[in-house]
Amino acid sequence: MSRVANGIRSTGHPLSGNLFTELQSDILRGRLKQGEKLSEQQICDRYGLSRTPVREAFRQLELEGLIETIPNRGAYVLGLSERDLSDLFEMRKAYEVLAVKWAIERITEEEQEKLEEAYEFMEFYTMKGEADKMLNINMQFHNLIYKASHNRMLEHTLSTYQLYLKETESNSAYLDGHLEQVLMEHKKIFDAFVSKDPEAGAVAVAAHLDNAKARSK
Amino acid sequence: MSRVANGIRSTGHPLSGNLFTELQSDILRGRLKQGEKLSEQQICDRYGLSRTPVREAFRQLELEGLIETIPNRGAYVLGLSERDLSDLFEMRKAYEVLAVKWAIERITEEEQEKLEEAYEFMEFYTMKGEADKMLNINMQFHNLIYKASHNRMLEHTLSTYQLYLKETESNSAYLDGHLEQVLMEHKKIFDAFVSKDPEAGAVAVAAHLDNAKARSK
DNA sequence: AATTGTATTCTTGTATACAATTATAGGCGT
DNA sequence: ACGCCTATAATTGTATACAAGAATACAATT
Repeated sequence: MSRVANGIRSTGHPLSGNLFTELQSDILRGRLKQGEKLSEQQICDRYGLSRTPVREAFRQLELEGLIETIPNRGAYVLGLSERDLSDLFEMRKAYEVLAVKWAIERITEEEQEKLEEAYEFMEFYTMKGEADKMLNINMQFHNLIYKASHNRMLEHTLSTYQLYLKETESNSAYLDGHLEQVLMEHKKIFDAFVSKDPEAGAVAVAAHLDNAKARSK
Repeated sequence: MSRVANGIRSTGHPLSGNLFTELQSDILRGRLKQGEKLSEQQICDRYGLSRTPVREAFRQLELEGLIETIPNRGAYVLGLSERDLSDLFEMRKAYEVLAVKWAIERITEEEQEKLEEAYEFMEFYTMKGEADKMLNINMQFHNLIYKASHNRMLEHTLSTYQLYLKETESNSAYLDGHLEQVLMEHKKIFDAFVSKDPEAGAVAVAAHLDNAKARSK
């Protein structure tokens, strides 16, 4: 089955299944600006597709709140303001707390093994001081928790938020010089999985995200 | 502008803009069952539409997590389990708390007037003992808070959750005999708007939703 | 000069046609 | 009878064609 994380389908045409993702990224990165009109034909020409897949992508972007479509008039980019992003961080925190609680209650053995493996990679990269690899494994660690929560909507929403924050933030090296600190925060989270203590996990995740926000400033 | 609450567009054809809503409702109400295959042609025949609008609706349902589509194979109903709904309630609570906090900080005068008006209707219907009208105004009251949070995504998500829980729950008369209690809970929420105390609002909303969950059992 | 009415053009909404992939059924051999 | 292969049918993915509504330009009138 060729299904990828975010429910993105990869089909024959090189861009068809990814058009939604492509436009999403363009909006989040600011390549498409607030208020800009998105003509279907224009997108067709740019990506070499017909209107059918373009319209499907538009409907999805509309549902995600990234564009607004007015009947018989067209689609307009909405984008995210600074406050939207700040809000998104809080929304993410609220859901991460739920996710870790449920994950600790519901995680399977295989999933916990993968989480342990991810944590061990974090230890390794911290030792080696590789901040960029740390960023990647950090994302994986959190995604494993989302999956272990065994709630499709929560998993999907948190993955989307992660993408939004990743695409917009300039967190290229925001954890340089904080690697040990970050590792310690994840250790507390992982420990909560070992001791099967949802409340401890919730506290650890909330603290981790608060610190992450402070670091990104 | 003919745009409705949930971003639903109403166009020429009687069902086109509502097909997504229609299928959403069918899945939530259990008319379309878990695992059932959704053939595009079958939906076209049933609703008298061509495949283009049907596919657009499918893409949206997929994004909402109500169906799963496998490339070149088709769409399958996912539906919501008992645990999913219980989880949804918790997710809603987490977001309602954020919404009320932000709403208290950001509400405009006009919005607060509308909220007050809604609350006064609640007092009126409580006095008259009209439980069904109370259910409606209750929804409106919460929707006004969502809107006053001035965060599109939060507003949209909470509206969707409200729909999900409303469509699935059999809360026809779950607040019969609890009208005074429900009114009191909303008074505490509204008071927090008057005194502009976000934390008090958060506490009041959390308590209200916990009680609502207890009542629905 | 400003405004209103109209015709034209452009864009979206929907339907249909074609291509590609997958499922199915029947025949063949073992 | 069972499994495998091939041919056919069915379904999805994409492109194009047609219909309906909105925006624009322009002329006529005040």
